Amino acid sequence: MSAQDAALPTPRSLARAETERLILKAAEDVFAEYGFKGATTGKIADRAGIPKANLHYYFSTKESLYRQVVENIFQIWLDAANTFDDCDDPEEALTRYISAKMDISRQHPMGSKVWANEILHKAPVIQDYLETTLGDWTDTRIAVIKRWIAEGRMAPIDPRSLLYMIWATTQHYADFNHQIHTLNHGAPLSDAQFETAKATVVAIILAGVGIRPAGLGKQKNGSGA
Amino acid sequence: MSAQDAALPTPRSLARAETERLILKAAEDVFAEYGFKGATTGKIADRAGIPKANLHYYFSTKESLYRQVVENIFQIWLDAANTFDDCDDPEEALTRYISAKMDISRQHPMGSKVWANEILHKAPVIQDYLETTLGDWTDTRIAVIKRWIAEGRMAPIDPRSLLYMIWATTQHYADFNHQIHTLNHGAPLSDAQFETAKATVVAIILAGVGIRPAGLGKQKNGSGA
DNA sequence: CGTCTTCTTGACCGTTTGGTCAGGTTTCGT
DNA sequence: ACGAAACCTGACCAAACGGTCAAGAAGACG
Repeated sequence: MSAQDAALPTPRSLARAETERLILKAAEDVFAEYGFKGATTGKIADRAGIPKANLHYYFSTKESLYRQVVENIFQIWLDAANTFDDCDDPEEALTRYISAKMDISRQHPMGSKVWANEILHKAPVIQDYLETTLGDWTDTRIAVIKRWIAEGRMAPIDPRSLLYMIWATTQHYADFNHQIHTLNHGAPLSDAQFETAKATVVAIILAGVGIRPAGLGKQKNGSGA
Repeated sequence: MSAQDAALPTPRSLARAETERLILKAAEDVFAEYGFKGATTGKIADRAGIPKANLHYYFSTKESLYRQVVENIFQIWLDAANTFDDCDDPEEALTRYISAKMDISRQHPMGSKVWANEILHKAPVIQDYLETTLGDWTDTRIAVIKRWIAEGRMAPIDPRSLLYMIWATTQHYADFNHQIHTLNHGAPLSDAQFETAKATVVAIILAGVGIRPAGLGKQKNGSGA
């Protein structure tokens, strides 16, 4: 029970980390659903199952809690961004990157919504990330795409517009999932429907930039459900 | 009920219409920037240049004002949607539709942001529009695309995923324009840059669904950035 | 000019919200 | 066991908000 505790976190700090994780999860959900202003510390505390005053013991202000949530999302996004660099083949790099971003939209829709909200409202909290980290990442990836084009491995499209298209499409499945659910007769996309969407996005992009011929993907064609 | 009474607006009713238009424009901007909760009737009144109490004389509640703004946007969106049906050639129909939606994003970014905010927060105000008008429009357009595919005029991609891709990409230029500006070194896209983006989106989509060969569009020739 | 309607506005009110605080309870090293 | 430190919480507060109201100002009409 206590043999290996010596070098490990104490039960106290473990409990603290667990409570913080609980609050952050609740905060992510509430901020995503109501926006920064619409979210109240009371609602977040309720969803976390603790009194409001206790929430303020762990996060002194609503804004610091929000910042923490946004930074977590950005980290997840950055991890996925690295899948772009895992290989130098445009077909595999784009396929992996699109797939990774689609998976994030499926598994972290709330985080994506918080991010969208932040940008929509002129990024009052994470403007510096946009200018530094995101700007640098974009510039280097554009250089890679330009090289692929120069090497004749892709059609000569505008790289920046391509990146925006990938971001927009993949995040759409998180940010607008309420609209997608509604148009799907009120039900969330099934796994099969989502895989169809993912394959279609990959197929259109790859064919669109001349890497693969059009319409040859794994077209099962069935919308299922 | 003499018909001429309604056809001849008095100076009084003209002034009224003008004031309402002023308030609606201010409301669109403020709702777009701060969201429904973040927007305050005081801010809207300030931007319209009138006292808050006067705003409430024209729009009794914040919610009725918001509803009016959202319905105006939806109407603009519907008008553009009809460009899809102007002809039966997939190349021209898709080109026109994408161009129309891109132009809306450029000319009505605030309206698009209000719409995005509404969907993001589960469409508390316009859920019925989603289920009826938008649902019907989507279904009929999917049928058209399926016919084009059956006739061999398009690659067999999933039509719904294609529509979502078009919506996502075109609206991205409005909803995320702050991010786009930031990545453009703080400046809005120039007309030339925007035309490049529009042409790239059209080229990738058309090549992606097998209508045009990849990379043959008007990329980077006439309109240098 | 008189009166009726429409419009304008500063002052005000009840409610909600982010955040505080004092006092209590649990945990932990010694 | 015991005191200190960490944790928990009901009650509270000042600020901000949506909306109201009464008292007027400005046209419209005869």
